[in-house]
Parts: sequence; C-alpha cells; structure tokens
Amino acid sequence: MTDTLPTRMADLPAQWLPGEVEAAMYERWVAAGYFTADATSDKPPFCIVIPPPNVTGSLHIGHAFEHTLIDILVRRRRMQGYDTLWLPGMDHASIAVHALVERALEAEGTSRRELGRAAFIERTWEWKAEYGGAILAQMRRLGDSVDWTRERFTMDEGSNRAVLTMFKRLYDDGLIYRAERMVNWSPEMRSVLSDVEVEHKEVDGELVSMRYGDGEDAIVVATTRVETMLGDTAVAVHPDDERYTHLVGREIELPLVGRRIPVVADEHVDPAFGTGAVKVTPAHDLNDFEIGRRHHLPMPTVIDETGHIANTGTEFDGMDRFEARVAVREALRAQGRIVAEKRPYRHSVGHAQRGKFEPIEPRLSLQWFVKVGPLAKAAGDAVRSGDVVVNPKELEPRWFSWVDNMHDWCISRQLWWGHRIPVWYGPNGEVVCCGPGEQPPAGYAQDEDVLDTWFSSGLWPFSTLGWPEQTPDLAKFYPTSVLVTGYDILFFWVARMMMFGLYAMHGVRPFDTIALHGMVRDQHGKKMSKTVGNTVDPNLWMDTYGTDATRFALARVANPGTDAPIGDDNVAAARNFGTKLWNATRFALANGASPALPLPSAPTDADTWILGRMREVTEQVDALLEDFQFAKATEALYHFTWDELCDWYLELAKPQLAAAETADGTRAVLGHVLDVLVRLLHPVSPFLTEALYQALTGAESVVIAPWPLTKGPDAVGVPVDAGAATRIADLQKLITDIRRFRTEQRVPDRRRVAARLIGLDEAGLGAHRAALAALVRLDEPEAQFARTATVEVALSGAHTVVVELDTSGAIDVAAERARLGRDLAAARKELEQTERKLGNPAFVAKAPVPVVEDIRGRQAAAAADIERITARLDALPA
RNA sequence: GGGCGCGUAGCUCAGCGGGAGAGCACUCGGCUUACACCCGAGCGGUCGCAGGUUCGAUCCCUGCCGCGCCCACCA
Repeated sequence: MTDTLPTRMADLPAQWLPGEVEAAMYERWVAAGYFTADATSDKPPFCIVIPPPNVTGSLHIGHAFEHTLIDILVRRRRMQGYDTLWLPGMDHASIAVHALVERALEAEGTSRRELGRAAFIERTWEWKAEYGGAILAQMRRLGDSVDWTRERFTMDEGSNRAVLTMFKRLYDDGLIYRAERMVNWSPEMRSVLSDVEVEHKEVDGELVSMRYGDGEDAIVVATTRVETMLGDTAVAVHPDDERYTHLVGREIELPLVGRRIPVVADEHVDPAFGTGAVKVTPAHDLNDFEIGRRHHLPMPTVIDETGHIANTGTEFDGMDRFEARVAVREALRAQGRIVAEKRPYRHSVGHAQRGKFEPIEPRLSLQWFVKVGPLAKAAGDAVRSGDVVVNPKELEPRWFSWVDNMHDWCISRQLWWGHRIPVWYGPNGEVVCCGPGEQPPAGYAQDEDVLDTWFSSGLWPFSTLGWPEQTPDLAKFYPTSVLVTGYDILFFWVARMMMFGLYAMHGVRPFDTIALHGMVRDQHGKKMSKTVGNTVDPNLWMDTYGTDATRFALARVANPGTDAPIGDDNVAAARNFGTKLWNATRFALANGASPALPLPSAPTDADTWILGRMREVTEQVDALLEDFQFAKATEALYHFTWDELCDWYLELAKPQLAAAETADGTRAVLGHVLDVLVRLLHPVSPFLTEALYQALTGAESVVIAPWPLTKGPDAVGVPVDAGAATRIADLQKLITDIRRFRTEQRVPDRRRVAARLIGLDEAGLGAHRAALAALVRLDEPEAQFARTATVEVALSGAHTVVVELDTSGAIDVAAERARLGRDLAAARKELEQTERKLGNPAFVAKAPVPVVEDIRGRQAAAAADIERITARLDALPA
C-alpha cells in the first residue's frame, strides 16, 4: 500500500496540519494572487467590507466566528468564478481606544492631560501599531482570504478625505447642526455618548421622598438622584390635580439652596405616581428639560463634566455626585425634610457601554448632531421596498422600530483620538465648515471635538473603495454584496452605513443583503464574559485542534440570527471529522482512486447510490450556503462524509476493489466523490482540503477549483436512482440486523460465522452476497453446516430474507427472546397505531390517498412482522 | 410598557401537519490490513401546561407558566 498522504497520527497527536504547513499554504495562496481582486476583469463582483478587530490585540472568538462565516461565503464565490473582494477597513473605535490608551498611560504614571493632544495621538498610533500587527497575524492564521493589499485605515488620508467630504455635504444640506441638548455624558471619558452607546440596566437604588416648602406651601417630591435637587428650578404637578391647584403659580423655597422656585402645572406629570408632584432639574434630566422649556425655567448646570457638584454655592460644591447623593440626603434629614425612603429601589439606569460601565449623567451641553429624519426614512424604505434584504427576516421588525423612531444622532465626542470636526470659529462668532483641501481664514480656531467612530465607519462600503474619487473599484464593487455582522451591531454600524450609503451614493444601497449572525456563547449557552471566566481563545483552539477544526466547529453552530454555543467538545468533534476525511482519502489513494478515471459504465448499486447522494448533497449544500445556513450546510457534509461515505460506501468498496471486474469503477467513483466532497468542504476548512485536493488531483489549488455544479455537462454525481437507493437501504437493514443478532448473542466480532441466505435473490440483493459476507463476517455454508439460529429481516417490497446461521453451539435463548420481544413490541405498537388510524372512517375518507396507502402498507408489514416474530419465539427452545 | 424569540434525550441544539432526530455524554463488545481523533451494537423523550382547529398536532391558533434578547424619558 503506497500512501501519497502521510499518516500524521504518530507525530501529530492533536491536529492534522501544523501551523507552519498552514502558514506556508497561506503564503502560497497570497503569492499566487488568488485573493487579489481585479476591478478591470469581466468576472462578476462579490464584495464584502468588514472591520477587523484592532482594539484588544488578540483575536476575539466573536471575530473568529464572523470572519469564518464571511470567508466561507467568499471562498465559495471565488470557486464559482466571481471576482471576490474582501476589503478590510481598520476600525479606530475611538472611545474604546481612548479608554484603553488612557489606562495604559495611567499604568505608566502619566495621563492624557499631562501629555497634551499631539503627544496623546502619537502615543495612540504607537499603541495601535503594536497591537494591530499581532492581530493581523492571527487573522491570517485563521485563513481569511482577504485582499490585504487594499487594507484601509479609517484615519488614513483617503478616509480623512471621505469624512471631510461627507461632513461638508451634510452640513451644506442642513443635515448637520449644533445645538444645546440633553446628552448622555460619561464622566469617566469626559465625553458625550450617543443613545446607542448607553445601556440601560436595572440597579438597586433608593427612592427618597422629601418635603419642599413649609406649612401651606409644603409639597412632597420623590427622586432617585437626590443630589440633583441642587439644580431644581421648579416643582411640577398635573394641571387637573386638585390637591395642588392652590399651589400652582406660587413659589416655594428650595431647601439647602434657599432659592425660590415656582410650582408649575404640566401635562407630563402622572398624578397617580407617588405624590403626584415632581421636582424639575432641567439641566440634568431629559423630561425635566422638556418641562423647563415649556415653562421657560432657568437651567443651571450643577454637575460638571467630571461628575462633581458645581456652581450651587453650597457646601456640596466639589463633591463627587455619589458622595453628594448621601450628603444632600443627610442634610435634608437634619432639617427633618425626609418623608420616606425606599431602599433598595429597583430602577433602570443608563450605563456607558464602553469603558468602565459607569452610570451616565444626563447633562445639558452644546454638541453637533446629524438630523436623521430623511436619512433614517430612506434606510427604512430600502428594506421595505425589498432593495435590501435582512436575513433572517425575523430581525426586520427590529430594524424598522429603530430607523422609524430614531433620535437625532449626536456625533461630537470630547476625545482626542478620531477625526476632528471640520468646523472653524472666527473671532466674531463666524462659523465655517471646510471640505477637503479648503482652508479656514487666518485666525480661525478649529472645533476641539472629534467625530463619533461610527461616522467614519458608516462610510466604509464606499470610502474603502476610494470614494469620493470615482475609482474602478467603486464602479465595480459598489453596492457591495452582503454585510455579515452580529445583530448586536445592527444599530451602531449597519444603520449608519445604510443612511450614509443611500445619501452619498445617490440612493444606491450600500449592500444587497444584511446577514445577521448571533453571538458566540459557551458550551452551556451562557454569555461569554471575562468576569465569569468562560471566554475561549480561538488561538488556543487553533493550537490544539487546528485552524480547520476551529472553523468547522464555528460554522457548524452558526444558525442565522441565533446565538452559537460552542466549547472544546465541538472543536474536538470537528477535528475528528477532519481526521476521518483524511483517513478516508488515504485509503482511497492507497487503492488507486482518482477523479481522472472515467466513471464505470456498469456501476454497482453502491456506486450508483453514492453518486446519486453526492449530487443531492451538493445541491443541498449549495442552496444552504446561498441562504447563509452555515450550520445546516456543514451538518449535511458531516453526515454525508461520515455516515454514508465512510460507514457504508467505503466498506462496500472494499469487496468491490478486491474483485477485478469492479475494481476500476470503484476507484473512479471514490476519486470522483472525494474530489467533489473536498471542494464542497473547502470554504469551511481550507487548509485540510487543499492538502487532500492536491493529493487527489495533482491540480494547482483547491482555492481556484470549480465549485461543484449539479446541472449541465459538468454536473457532479449522477441523478438519484431510486432502485439502487432502495437496494442499498435494504442491504443496510439486513447488515444491521445481523450485526445486532451477533452482538446480542455475544458472537465475537472477529469470528466468522457460516450462514445460509434465503430469499436474497428475490429481494434483489443477489449481487450483494460478497458485500454481506464481508461486512458481517459470514462464510459460505459447508457440508457440516448445522443451523443453530435464524434471523429474519423484512425488507422493502414485502420481501423477507432469512439468514440461517451456524453459530456452532447453543445460542443464548434468553438474549434471543429479549431481542425478539423488543421487535415484537415495536411491531405491535406499529400495528396498533396504524389500525387505529385505518379504523377511523374520517381518516380513510379525508386523508390524501398516498397517506392512506402508506398507512395500509405499514399495517400489513406490522402484521406480517408480528406473525413472523411470534413464530420465531415459539420455535425457540423453552 | 412595546417588539422579537425560546421552552424537544443528561447537556447544547436541529426538526415544524401524517412513522420522535444530531453532536457530546452514557452502557456493552471490539487494536476487523483508512481511521481507537476509531468500529459495531445499545440505553435514553406523555416534544413546558391547558384548551381549540383538523381525519390526524411536537409542528397551526388561543390562553397560561417559565426563560432570553432588543427597544422605551415615568420622578
């Protein structure tokens, strides 16, 4: 036996292809230019734009998951003859980078403020270069077939031009404005956050009721943020609330501060909640801000940008907001003004999603906004009209609820890392917005703030293709084909790309399909988190089980829009699968299999059956991948390979290879099926399949091999032959039943048993005598044959094969009785069920004829089984 | 409060109108010349509960119980 594939079992206990082999393959693919797209070719385009991770310095499992799914799509399209372009843009993720760099600086004993703006930015570039290189290497290792030559960074020159162009256009169209609004303020970042960056979470707080005013003027209000009372400028009640009509319009004294504040009537107040009276802090609460606007109240800011009390003229100035909460409460208590306290009081508080997850502070401040109305409307309409498809469709309502109710988008950030807002202020209050190449008049000062990360990220589908230049890439690859991302990022990124794409590209969608995947979870379906310690490192999996196994395992749990639970066991199973395929191919090659051989003109049933299944599976996998059903496609390949090809065809092939008249045909079929299988598997497990494909075919690379077709002259496999399929199914049943008998009779696996097969020809299985003998270790009966046991197997078409065995000795009657007893019970259950149905006149009258016929057939078979098994039981010695 | 979804074998999940499935785990037997990362056989489920539609419901409808996620300015 000559192996053309090495047996790696001995030297590589963990995985088939060591990292160096994978790396060498990857280099070869890159050098051969397989990953390079050509905008001038006439091949159809397939383009995916994606942000690689570039923040933590290590490939996160979520990114490994997403990249695997994208690469599967891209590799399949490449094999189909598309010009594939997987364009990596580099995310600058300003807030996260800012937070991480600040932390790094803190560890070095310095700070952003000490460094100054220019030095901070320089330090950030260094930091990103350090981590960026590491992460790119890890992504290449994952096998991503990315065109790295077109890598774009969102803060490079081209990106800056795109951002400036976009900002200027929106500004000139009146879609960007500056206003003083209630914003989500992060005291830690000292920056504003957009609505989507705020995560509401239930926390145990306190609800404190306190009395404002005295005597007749007394009115009780409640709050969860006592410290904000320092900024109160009114108390509001419902206009129809008779309890308070006498107070409306009067002024009462604000405790601790001593300011006189009015009692106002406002529809917003719910008279049924609490006392029906609300304290109003217009500068630190959105509702209060609206009330303040309606009643022209002053709006003093009493919490500064660092989260400390300020400008109240009280002893609380300079106190942290949480310290002040306690201090103010106790001061009020000292005055006897605390009426009630509820603690703990569960309520929802907004937290900064990035950074340290601290509670955000609503705060009135001057910021830049994108007027989102017309943009969001277009984004909704694009999906409504079917121009853009959301997959899976169940997530569409989420999309609509978001884009149809979007608030204006706050785009300014008080950070130093990011695109700076291109607006300059003149000495006399002039405001100019400068586009690319434009210079502000001398003496003007640029706005200090930078843009939200998602402003530049929203431009990716076209900025990475060269926009605003009219490049060949842009002409060919826009709109891009599909956006693959997690549902968690639908609003952050996808919505922004959609709005900006439709706006900048004159109504042309940025992508045809939004394919949403779920989040990777641990093996128990729990969310992965660093604090719980259930995170997994894809690099560790690649070390332990190999890249292909890691990719296969990830794909195998990827159902659209659904979370993907995965653990070591899944990856080990995927590794085992690769091993199985590897060994099957070794066996085939050692026996001279080759796809170059002509398929046999007189195929056996097994040949016809496996070739028919090959075509079916190809059709299935192709359709499933087209529909982003990665898990099902992978599952189909797994079961075809293991349960059908390896467990049955390979075993049936052994006697065929031993017989001269079928040997060549078997070699051809084996070669053909493995060739197709390896090509179908390549998008999922690229490295393993490259090795196998080259060994099988001697061709240059599976990366550029044709994707298997099921139609036309190059269709793989053969059309399904029902006759062959039935005969193989019968053969399998026969073999399984005899094996079951052997196991239960404790006939040693290795021992050959003489057997007489009756009715084999009548059942159409005459040709399979040799296979049967080989697979269940039967010998031809000889002169001294003495039947000691009989196994009867009911097959299709009312055929029964009787197997008389000479087990040379008494059989275990009890075991045989138990086996037949189980069969009898099953048959009786079947008979009972079918008779119940057939006994129902309504069923016979109303059910479709084929269904009734099917039940009749099953009833007859069950009845025959019972008779046969009963007779067999009776014949057993007592 | 609104929206989406989920409760199926010990665990994680497919199936979604006519005979209960997979992977892992478990039991028993095997180093059978591709593979012990393996082979063979097996155990294991009133398909959350209650109604309804239907000849027929794990599958469709309604309600309930339990759970998850997203959105939402109620002090």
